[in-house]
Amino acid sequence: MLETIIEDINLDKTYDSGQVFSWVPKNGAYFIPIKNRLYRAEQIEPSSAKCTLVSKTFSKKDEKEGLDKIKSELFFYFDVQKNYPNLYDYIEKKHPELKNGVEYGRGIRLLRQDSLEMLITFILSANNNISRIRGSLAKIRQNFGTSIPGTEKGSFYTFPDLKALSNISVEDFQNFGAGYRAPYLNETIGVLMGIKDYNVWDLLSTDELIKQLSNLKGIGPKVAHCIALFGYGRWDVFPIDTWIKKALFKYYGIEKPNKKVLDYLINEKFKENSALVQQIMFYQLKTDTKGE
DNA sequence: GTCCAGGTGGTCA
DNA sequence: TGACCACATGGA
Repeated sequence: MLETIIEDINLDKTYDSGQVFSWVPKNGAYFIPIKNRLYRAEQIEPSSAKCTLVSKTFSKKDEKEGLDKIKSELFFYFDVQKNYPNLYDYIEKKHPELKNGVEYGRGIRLLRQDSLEMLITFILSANNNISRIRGSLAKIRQNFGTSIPGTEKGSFYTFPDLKALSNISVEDFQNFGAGYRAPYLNETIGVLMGIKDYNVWDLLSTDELIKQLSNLKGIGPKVAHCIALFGYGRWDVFPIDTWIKKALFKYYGIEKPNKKVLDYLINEKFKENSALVQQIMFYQLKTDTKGE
């Protein structure tokens, strides 16, 4: 039995922040599948949450060591090593034009999720809506993942590994509601199967990683940056979507955020906090244009 | 019925 | 490069 506290987090805001589609809200808490384990997270204070392991643990013998390992996996997922309050403070001070965005954003952590799951997730996300993305991903788990040990049968599944994903046909993906992205997913998975060093992409520089990701079908610049961020923990990225495009114009007078501008934003303006600033900028525009 | 969804691929200049 | 348009679907 593992129970631990995650500080500086607002679960509702994190759930709604467009980075995670696997959490299942139930009875005022969230059920969170991470690899082959299931956790239950509940907000117990305005900025802290209690996380409990609900799936099967280990044999008693190595339970002590096992629990430490599980705990570190959980901390990794929630990115607890970073001091988010300090980061939000710093960004607010450095970029006062984003004050409202920072205010809203406090409590959101940028999760470190499985890279392959993020790759599939963000291909699906293009020009799509959240509820359908969630539905498609849930069906992928149910049909091609494995039941998480120690949970009620048929309730929670792992995200399939690459080999399992390679068994999903274009037609399957269509049945899961992937729409016109179905062939992209199928083709990309096939290509990944043939890339020998795919499992060490986390050793690549961010530029090189994004280049590799961009070669895959269904992955353009925005999606590549999202995968690099949420799947590989890179913060020297800046996903530019329709909202961020509007925000860049509104707050910085940038009309056409081409590659050159993107490099400037990451390397000179927002630097190592680019990813978090992007998230904040999204909320800045949302709160700013509310009711327009 | 119409419009939109935190874009991308294909085509053409 | 950059500008266009088509693209499956579920939900509002």
